[in-house]
Amino acid sequence: MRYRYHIRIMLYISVIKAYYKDLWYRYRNLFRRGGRAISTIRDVAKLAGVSVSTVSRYLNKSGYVNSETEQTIKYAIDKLKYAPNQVARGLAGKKTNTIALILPDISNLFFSDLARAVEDVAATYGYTVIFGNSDDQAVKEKRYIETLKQKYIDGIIFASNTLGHDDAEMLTKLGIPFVCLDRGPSEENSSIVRSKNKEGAIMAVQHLLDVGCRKIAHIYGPQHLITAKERLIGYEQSVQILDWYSPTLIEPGDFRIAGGMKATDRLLERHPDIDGIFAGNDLMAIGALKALHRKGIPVGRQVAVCGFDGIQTTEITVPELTTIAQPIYDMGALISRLLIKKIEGKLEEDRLYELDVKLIVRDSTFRRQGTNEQA
Amino acid sequence: MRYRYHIRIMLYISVIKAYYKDLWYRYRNLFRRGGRAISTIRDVAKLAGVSVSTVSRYLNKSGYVNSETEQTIKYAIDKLKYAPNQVARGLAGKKTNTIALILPDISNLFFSDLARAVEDVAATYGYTVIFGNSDDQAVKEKRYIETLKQKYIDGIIFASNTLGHDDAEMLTKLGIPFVCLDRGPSEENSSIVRSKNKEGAIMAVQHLLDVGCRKIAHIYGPQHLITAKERLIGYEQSVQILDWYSPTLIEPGDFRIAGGMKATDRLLERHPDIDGIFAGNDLMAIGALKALHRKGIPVGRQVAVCGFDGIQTTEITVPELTTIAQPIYDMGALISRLLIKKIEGKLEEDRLYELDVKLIVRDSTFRRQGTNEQA
DNA sequence: TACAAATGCGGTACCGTTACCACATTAGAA
DNA sequence: TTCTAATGTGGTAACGGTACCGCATTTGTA
Repeated sequence: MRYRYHIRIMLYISVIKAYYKDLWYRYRNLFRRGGRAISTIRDVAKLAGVSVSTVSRYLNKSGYVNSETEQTIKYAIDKLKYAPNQVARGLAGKKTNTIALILPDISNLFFSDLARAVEDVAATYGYTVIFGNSDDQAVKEKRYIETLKQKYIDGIIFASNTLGHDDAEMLTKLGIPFVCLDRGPSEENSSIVRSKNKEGAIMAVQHLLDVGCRKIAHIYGPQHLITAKERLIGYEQSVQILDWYSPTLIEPGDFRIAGGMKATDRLLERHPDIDGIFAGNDLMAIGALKALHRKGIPVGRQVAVCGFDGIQTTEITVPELTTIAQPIYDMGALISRLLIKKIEGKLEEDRLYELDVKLIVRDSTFRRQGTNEQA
Repeated sequence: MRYRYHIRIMLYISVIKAYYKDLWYRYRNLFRRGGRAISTIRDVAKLAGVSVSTVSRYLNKSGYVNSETEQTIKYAIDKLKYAPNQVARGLAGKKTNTIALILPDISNLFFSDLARAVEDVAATYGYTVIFGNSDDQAVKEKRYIETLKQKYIDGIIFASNTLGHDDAEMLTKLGIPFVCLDRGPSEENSSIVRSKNKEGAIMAVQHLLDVGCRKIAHIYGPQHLITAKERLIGYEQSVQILDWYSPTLIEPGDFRIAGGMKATDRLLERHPDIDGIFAGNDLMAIGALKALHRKGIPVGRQVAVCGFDGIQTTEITVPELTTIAQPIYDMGALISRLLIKKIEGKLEEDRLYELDVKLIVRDSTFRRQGTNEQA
């Protein structure tokens, strides 16, 4: 029979293969990266005189490793300056120790503060952070999700408000954990972190009333953002029982400085006698400050202005801006901690976290019988 | 001979293996991710009736593929919604389409603007961006480099100033491309992007002179930052030939608001008659504005203030801040483009890029015979 | 007509890990 | 003493691609 010959060849080949493989592993480092060796788990195993399995078990603390063997391996790792390749780990275990942060725009003060917190926490847990600017466009967000999926990202933080139901469903199906800031596509399968926007708005109005305001206007943000909506609701609830209230005291803005300025101009036209402005966020409040300043209206003295968010910039305006401060850093820290817990399966249940806001009184609301000391 | 039996068994085993392997590939998707299939290149190959090699060649446009086969593959990819796994690609090809951005602090206005530009460009070229905050600490930076190495990052942008010679050398040896903002560890193996700091400083002083200042102080930043150093040099060169010049007009700051305030206080103590302040960056200039404001000194009118950087915040101070604007976005865009070119081997040579700065005149320097129109 | 080059495609080792299984040894319990 | 369980270790398929090599055709050229 012919196959006997064939089979003999097969045997030879396999022997040769094994030999050649060994030889290759022995000398490969000489030919790589310009002679500079990057050691692998095999190198460690070889040096320590054990198998790769044992080294792997040692590295991951999975399974039994004798304490002497452990020492030998430790020595070998030291000697070779070995560090496990994360890409290979990712491929083998579908875990990359990387999380993504999708936000509208990193150059926005609020989100850069947030990003800082997220990265800080992630780094302490051994995760790296990828970020992406969505510009609040669903398409861009989708694109990021697509890319991230292909990269075996461990989880995603959405600080963007465009996450759709379908995307959320897909992520859940794929088993990619995600958490949301402010708003989630559903109360299921995603923890949400936000601050008490309505309560904050009520606090703001109350404060303005306390410092003696008797006609308080509100500039609200884009209503597709839940934060803007809730702040508006808080304002309405607080003022609609008061006798001076009129719906014309409400004016839309775009959450940016320019929008705040324009809105203020329009408000002053309609109601030259307003003595308080509660802006939906700090940037619009800054816009209000600018608009008032241009008109020569003394802020604080004649018209009090209160913002919302507590971004750093509120400290550098003249006068300094009173604001309802969200615990931005804490929110970022909390949300990333939640995500990591979820990734590691330590999160019992997804839920909504509402963080307290804090009134920070500054000069922009120093007025008559103020709660403040002096300018 | 016994081996004949042995060999026969081997053959059986290999046949069984092959069969089982095939079976496994055929039905694996049923058991994965809750029944939801993630398709691989093998699935595509199977559906298209070709080998994985062919699909791979098609995907990477490497090697020959018949146009009919191409259509079949395209159809299969569509049908299966196949997208190549980047992690596997990374492992096989040591290319991950990911770049890292190491900066001192993302919540710093300058760097968040920069990050935005970097991410924009990276995204258009198909790269994702990882970021890390070094807080200007060499240890942290080292830690990031270590992590990134293990993740097969394609290249690194250092906007941090702590990159050491040894790190640079290591990166070069490892073949990891990197580029630097402002300062590189050497003129070799790294392109550097910065703006014309000295020229900008000279422009600032000239402008202050133009608006009638006769005693201009300078608040400089940390001298380990080359930008701060160059601006100081520019200032000194411009003023040392003038009769009113004295070294006591120079005061250190820390590139932050608080430092600018303190420096201004000290300067005014020593020289109550200064009528111009050139701050080493915008944040310190804002500090100066605040300090002057607290003392009741009218900015612009009595003392003109000029900053450096051109961060967005300069538009919201009162008065708005005159500044030497760096093209922050352009710098970020350029540096990431350079890095990507370098990664793709399209960069002919590493060199230093010095970008032009621009004087932006605003109210903080509107003074006597100003070059400006009106307030 | 013959031979080289271009085209098209498949097989499979390899990237650097992990996870599972098999096996050997030792310790503890019945 | 015997059997089970705990401990310790190695072999190797798989993760999902890429790249090299080799083999067949087809095409072009002398």
